[in-house]
Amino acid sequence: MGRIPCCEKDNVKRGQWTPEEDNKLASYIAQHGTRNWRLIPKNAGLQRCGKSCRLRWTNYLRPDLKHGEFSEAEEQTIMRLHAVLGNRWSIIAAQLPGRTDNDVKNYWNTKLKKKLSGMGIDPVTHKPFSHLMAEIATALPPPHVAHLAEAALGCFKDEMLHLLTKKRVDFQLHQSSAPQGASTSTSLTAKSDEKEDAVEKIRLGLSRAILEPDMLPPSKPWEPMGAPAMNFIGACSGFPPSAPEFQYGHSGFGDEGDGSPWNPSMCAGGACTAGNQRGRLDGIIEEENGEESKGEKDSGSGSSIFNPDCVLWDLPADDLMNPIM
DNA sequence: AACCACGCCAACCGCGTTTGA
DNA sequence: TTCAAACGCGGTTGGCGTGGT
Repeated sequence: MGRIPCCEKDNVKRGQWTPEEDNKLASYIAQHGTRNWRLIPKNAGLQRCGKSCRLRWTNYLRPDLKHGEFSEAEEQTIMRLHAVLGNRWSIIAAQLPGRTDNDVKNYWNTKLKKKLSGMGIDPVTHKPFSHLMAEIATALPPPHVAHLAEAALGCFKDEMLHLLTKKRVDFQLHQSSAPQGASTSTSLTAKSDEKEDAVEKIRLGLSRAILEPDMLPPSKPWEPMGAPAMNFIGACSGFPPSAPEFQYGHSGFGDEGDGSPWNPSMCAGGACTAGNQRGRLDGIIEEENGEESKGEKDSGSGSSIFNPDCVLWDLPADDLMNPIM
């Protein structure tokens, strides 16, 4: 049984809303509320689908919406909640007054995902790429492990090359005190060398992660609490930080410590007790943590891997964390 | 000046869930 | 209890603006 459309598609206007339409919708809702979205366009004199009206109202016209840039605190909140909740945008948005799920989703997809990738962190699991590879490696039988580095390179190569070489090399070359009149071909050669170098570093790092699984730390290195752990690829001295107040987005992340109310301890380990989290959040986080404790399923748990002394793929974390967007 | 590539974001689409007759 | 209608959510798309060549 097919689902019937929510409205007559032939008779409805689509695409961008005009200010006149916005006015009609807003004034109608101000008078009558949002009881029945199917009737609203008819009664308001709009040739729009009720669903389209609802979206326009909830994502744009609602008077309590914020329309400006996301603040540092909001950004931190999104990243930390995403580490716990995944793509549950409506729940994440509910913790950010004035932001819609669409706002949060767009912000995540266009900004935050890239930031994390640029730091060598998988935006899905919130783990370092290198650690993910090592986890996979330890789970595979030896004959398959041998090919993992190549496969991983295939997966991550494009993005990592983009992040590690193109933008950064461009930046560095512009910043460098290259002698006046350095030829374009010199620049290109430098770029090419850097790229090859980065590929080789990634290759080495992954190979080591695979060949030396015993270097894996006994506990999750990204958890704020726990024994100091060596990064299995490179030195990670002084990690994790002794104090739990570190921020998700370290200094290289573009923040200077904004005093976000969210504290990693809220979602570290099995206890996520954020007192200021509202609505469905508490239950959901408990649910997530329960699943994690049962099946060792990773739910992010704070993603506290941002130590400038950490080295991913033999690249200093400082490099990875430099703003590149 | 023209073209192209890319990023951003508003809007759409389809599916799962909830509601109410 | 069942089922159609409405609602809500997350993924995807398309258009616009901007910067680079």
